[in-house]
Amino acid sequence: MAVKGGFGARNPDVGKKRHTFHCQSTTTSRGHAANSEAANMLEDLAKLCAVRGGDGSVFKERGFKNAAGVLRRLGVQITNIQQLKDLRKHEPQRVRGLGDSVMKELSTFYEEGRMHRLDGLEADPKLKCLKILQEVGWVGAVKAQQLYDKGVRSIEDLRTKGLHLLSEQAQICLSRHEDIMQRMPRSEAAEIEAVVTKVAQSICPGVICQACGSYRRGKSHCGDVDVLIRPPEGQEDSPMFDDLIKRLVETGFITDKLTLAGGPHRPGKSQSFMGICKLPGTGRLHRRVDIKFYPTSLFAFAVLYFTGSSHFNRSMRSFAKIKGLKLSDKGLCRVNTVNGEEVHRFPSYSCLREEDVFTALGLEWREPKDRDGVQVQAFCSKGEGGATELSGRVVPVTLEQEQQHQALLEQERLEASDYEDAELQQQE
DNA sequence: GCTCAGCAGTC
DNA sequence: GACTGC
DNA sequence: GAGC
Ligand SMILES: O=c1ccn([C@H]2C[C@H](O)[C@@H](COP(=O)(O)OP(=O)(O)OP(=O)(O)O)O2)c(=O)[nH]1
Ligand SMILES: [Mg+2]
Repeated sequence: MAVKGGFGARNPDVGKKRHTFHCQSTTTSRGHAANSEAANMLEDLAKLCAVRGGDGSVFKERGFKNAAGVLRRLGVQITNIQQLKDLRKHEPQRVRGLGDSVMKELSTFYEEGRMHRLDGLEADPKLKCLKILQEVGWVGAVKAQQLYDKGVRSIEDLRTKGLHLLSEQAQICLSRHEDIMQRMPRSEAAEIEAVVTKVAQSICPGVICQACGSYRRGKSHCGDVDVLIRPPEGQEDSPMFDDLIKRLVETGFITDKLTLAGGPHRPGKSQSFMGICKLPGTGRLHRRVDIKFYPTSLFAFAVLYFTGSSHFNRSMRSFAKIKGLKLSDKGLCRVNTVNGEEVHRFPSYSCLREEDVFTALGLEWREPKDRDGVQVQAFCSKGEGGATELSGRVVPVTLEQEQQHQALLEQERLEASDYEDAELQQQE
């Protein structure tokens, strides 16, 4: 646990102790919880960078988050900074992402148990306010600062004197704040998916509904429910979405609308609803729900996107980009660019299944559960060792490593062809 | 010094 | 075009 | 913030 206790509720799945493998006790040096204290502090640092906002804050946030993940995945308990310096020298791939700035924080952490940068930020009362305000949906770094400038310091202030300063969406999120800030157990996400499915089926029999996001990645708790819908097998499109939302509102399941995207049904186009729902009966909390509809030919790209994680998506899209492709929730297209700017987009590759998108990109299939930033337990089934070493060969664990790996292969391929394979090239 | 995903709604 | 969200 |  972080030295400072009071900084935010953490995702219960992160840094959670898994007892799947007996070989690892919680206190041994090679346990899954290795370096979790330092990692937690780096994550706090990441969060505070995001809260403070300003230029490049999102990249600083990811920089610290990534560093936390690197440390977690290391598989070895670090007890002093020299160990990391040695790794940087001899096995730099293993600590890729720990740059000068993070190393500086880590050295004071291993020497005195504190990160100076973090201490500074946590001591700032203004940042504490900004953080609380930003926990309300549609209140980001800029809006929070504006509110602060007008004397708003708390959720209560927001309710009593700040309502008129908020967008319609932010007002709704504020009105449900206490409910929707809580993550729900996955069983409840399943119940919500079931309600949407039931109503969807009644409108369009055979329609396929699937909860994606953190639910599909197997998380024990979910921040919201991300329901994806496609037409029945053998059918390309359906106009059911407008009716579905209408019915879910009528039945009282959907209590609030935040945004509707895509407008009324147009053949071949996706539609999406973002809002708040509540299961019937007493003792239920309001929950955030996202419902999306995609025609069948886009569905593979849509599930891939909607399953995430967001980090995984960014990573995969970067990978596509390097290959001259553009990946989105609606397709995978070859693009022509002139110094970074897109000048032509070809029609999308056709992918019927999620697997086909991986194949089209030359990537190995990854189970949804293995699409998180942190993958503590991957490839651990033999009961020993870390996640990266298997039968003497380095197995890529993160997409970044996979990227690096493939870049290397690509480079080798090109170099080889330079010298020998001019003929072979022509055949293709 | 440049890049970091790609898209959509609201204001 | 900036902000916010997925 | 990190990598190139
Ligand atoms: O910046 C983002 C945010 C989300 N997504 C995709 C991946 C993500 O998994 C899905 C659903 O978003 P959500 O915010 O619900 O994330 P989650 O992965 O489901 O986590 P949570 O449990 O917090 O809802 O949309 C992105 O591609 N980019
Ligand atoms: Mg979600």
